[in-house]
Amino acid sequence: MDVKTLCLGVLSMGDASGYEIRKVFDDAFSHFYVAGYGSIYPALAELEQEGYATCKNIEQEKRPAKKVYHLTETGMAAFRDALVNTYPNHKVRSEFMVLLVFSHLLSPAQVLSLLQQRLSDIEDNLLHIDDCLKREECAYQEGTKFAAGFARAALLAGKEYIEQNKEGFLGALEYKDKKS
Amino acid sequence: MDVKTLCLGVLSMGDASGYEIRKVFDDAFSHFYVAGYGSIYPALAELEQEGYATCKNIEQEKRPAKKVYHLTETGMAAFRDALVNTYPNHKVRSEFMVLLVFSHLLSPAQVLSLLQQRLSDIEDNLLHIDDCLKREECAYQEGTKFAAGFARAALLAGKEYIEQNKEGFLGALEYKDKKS
DNA sequence: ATTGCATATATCGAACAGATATATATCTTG
DNA sequence: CAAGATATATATCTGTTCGATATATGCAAT
Repeated sequence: MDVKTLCLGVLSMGDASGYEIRKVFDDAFSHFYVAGYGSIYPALAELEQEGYATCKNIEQEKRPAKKVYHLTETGMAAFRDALVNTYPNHKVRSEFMVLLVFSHLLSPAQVLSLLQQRLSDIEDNLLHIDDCLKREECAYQEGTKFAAGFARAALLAGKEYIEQNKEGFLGALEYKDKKS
Repeated sequence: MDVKTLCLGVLSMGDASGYEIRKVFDDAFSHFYVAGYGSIYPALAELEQEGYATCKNIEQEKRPAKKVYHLTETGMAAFRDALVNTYPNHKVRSEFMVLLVFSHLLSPAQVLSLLQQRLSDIEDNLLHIDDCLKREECAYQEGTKFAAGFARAALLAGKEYIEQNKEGFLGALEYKDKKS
């Protein structure tokens, strides 16, 4: 699924500017999708050209002017269509796991700090998900709640796995170190 | 971490051709990194140019000739250096979760098949991890075992979450459907 | 005062994913 | 046994996208 389609999705939740769409990706969508300005602004321009969205220039006092985009009916139809034809991939890209696989090339102290860093990042992610769920607009969306619960479950399991296996792992690494 | 660095990592486990490196990404690394030929072949050419790897043309009977790459000492040093300076990111890119968030735009039957598809994909991933661990070359690598366990834990938690909350989720969706 | 953060749009370059091209050999299945 | 699928092997091309950067203003904090 490309950024263009995802922008249609965000616009289906209400009119928004590029900056506001970016905030959604950075906030509510941050656990399962990344998109920066470099993808969003060109995507919006294309959506307007193709008639999937209309654009209104809104002047503001004491702030830069906004370009607020609004989803058209054909845009909504295109989004529904894209949803039905999207395979539900779920991919992980993890430098954390790469570092684990090559942990025999690191010092025990470096491996320890790697695990602690991951634990603290997981903690941040969990807090962030809870924050999102507290906002009223999420609480009524069954799909968002289910997705958040799914993400939460995976994060918690990872946290518990690290906590329960940390000592054993570090011990095994040091033992192999001494042997060589 | 870019594909070039990851290729150094694969070569640190033994000499290999581009095709063989691709197999490692597709197999043992598939749970946390994606790389295709379009990234690997150019990366290897650059590594050779920079003196991080040497290349030997190996003719084979009844098979196409191979270009087997071998890590140099400077290449190994560069890889160790890259490991130490890599932040342990762990990112998810999930069309599955996007579809969940917009599940109010799908029919209950489509949502059900979405969940079943994810469950069956998780099952495949779990079997694949177990397969990798059975191979002897993995069994002695503490880091690989730990990473596999970590991935396993997250997958299992996702599976259990879906199984335990599927009915409630589908029920809530249908209830909202009737109301509107 | 000045540093940093939030609002807002926009673009550039390097990297990358996925598909495609090409050629041969082996394995599978009706 | 022939057809088709799968495995070995290298290579390139295109569209997409990530991350950084540029530009401009207002506001809060130090």
